[in-house]
Amino acid sequence: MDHTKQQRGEGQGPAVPTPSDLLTTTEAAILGLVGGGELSGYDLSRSVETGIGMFWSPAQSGIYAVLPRLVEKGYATARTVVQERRPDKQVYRITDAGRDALRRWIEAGPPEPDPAYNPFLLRVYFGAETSPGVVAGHVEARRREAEERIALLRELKPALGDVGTPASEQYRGFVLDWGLEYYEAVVRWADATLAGLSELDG
Amino acid sequence: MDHTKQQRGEGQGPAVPTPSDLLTTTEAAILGLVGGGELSGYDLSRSVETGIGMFWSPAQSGIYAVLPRLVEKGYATARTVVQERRPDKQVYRITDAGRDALRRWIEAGPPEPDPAYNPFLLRVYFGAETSPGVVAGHVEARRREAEERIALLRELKPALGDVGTPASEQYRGFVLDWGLEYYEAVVRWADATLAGLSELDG
DNA sequence: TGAATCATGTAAACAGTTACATGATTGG
DNA sequence: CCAATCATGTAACTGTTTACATGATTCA
Repeated sequence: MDHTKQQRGEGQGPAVPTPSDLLTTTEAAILGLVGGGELSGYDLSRSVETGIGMFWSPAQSGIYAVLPRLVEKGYATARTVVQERRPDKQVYRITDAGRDALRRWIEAGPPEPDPAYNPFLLRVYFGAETSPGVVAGHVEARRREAEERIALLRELKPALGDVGTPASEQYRGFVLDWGLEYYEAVVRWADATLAGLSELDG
Repeated sequence: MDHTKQQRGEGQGPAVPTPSDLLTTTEAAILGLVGGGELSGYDLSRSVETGIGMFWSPAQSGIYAVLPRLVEKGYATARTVVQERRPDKQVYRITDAGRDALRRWIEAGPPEPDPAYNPFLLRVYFGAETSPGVVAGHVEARRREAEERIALLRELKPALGDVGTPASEQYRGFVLDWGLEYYEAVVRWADATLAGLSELDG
């Protein structure tokens, strides 16, 4: 198959030869968010949590490392906002060159399939090394998690995708729909797998 | 979700604090494969391609780096096999301590949700920066890929999961079923998204 | 002849992570 | 009083990747 690597919590990430002038995934994510309006590093770490966090969540320190790099490359500009009751902050705005770079990154497309980095599945794959109950525990946890996500996504959905909404909202709707499709698949699979595991157990 | 990295041009992977005595994902993957019988580094890189490659595929150099480390930790033993028509090779066998470490890794479970590292979705999310046609192209590529995977998985399926097969085969069946569920979800989502995109286009 | 397979490894780079540091202000 | 929020950044590390090197043998 193919892949790529990455991970989280477990995973690690691959080192891929970024075509040099192409953005890093983190750079693209941040640039994309900054493209929606002036944001500070702090704002960004919060949007990540509540927005694209589902499929990309750079570390806070990573965000602060990337921002000056974007300025240096001419993809964003920084402006200091003086505050009285809060620490001063830098807010960033995307430039035309930045928008261009972002567009190029989007168009470059995923070279290959799916990263599919998935330590969880690896654990299931080698499940015979432990007891069915242990694997069932993991699967149940996954199922619970999926249900939570589904509930969350259903809450977010009405806010998006209505007719007449801006295109950017439509795209967010597509991603949200993917989340629903994905987590519903998780639930179905978990149920079937739990049934299979209980047979192994008895 | 979560993520991981790779690319090929794109993903990268995270760096997670391995609880020190716990195995790395790559170590676990290799140890698990070696647990199925004596294997050389070369054998491993081939099993990765055809087996667990769907959700974990270490680089060849990574495999050769990990193997001596496993021996050093006492999780595997190495034996030189002298060959006439082929270069001599080292074959590795899992030890009891290795089996133990593998079991602990499996039981430790995924600390957090899903890696969900997914640059592809990030591209869709920021799709408004380019034209609907470009995004549609990416989605179509994803759909095609999913169809190919489904065909492949359906071919592999009959070989596994029959009644009376060893437990390890059952677990492989669970993983295979996940693949089917997942790629079928991709196809459904792609169809819906392509429909949505064509509306944006017109 | 030359490409593919078998077989192993080194070196350098990379994207991203954790842990830590600092400090004012708000709210319970 | 103390925890949480706002706000930014440095340092050290990690797991993994690409690129490269080497060489015999099989197969078209």
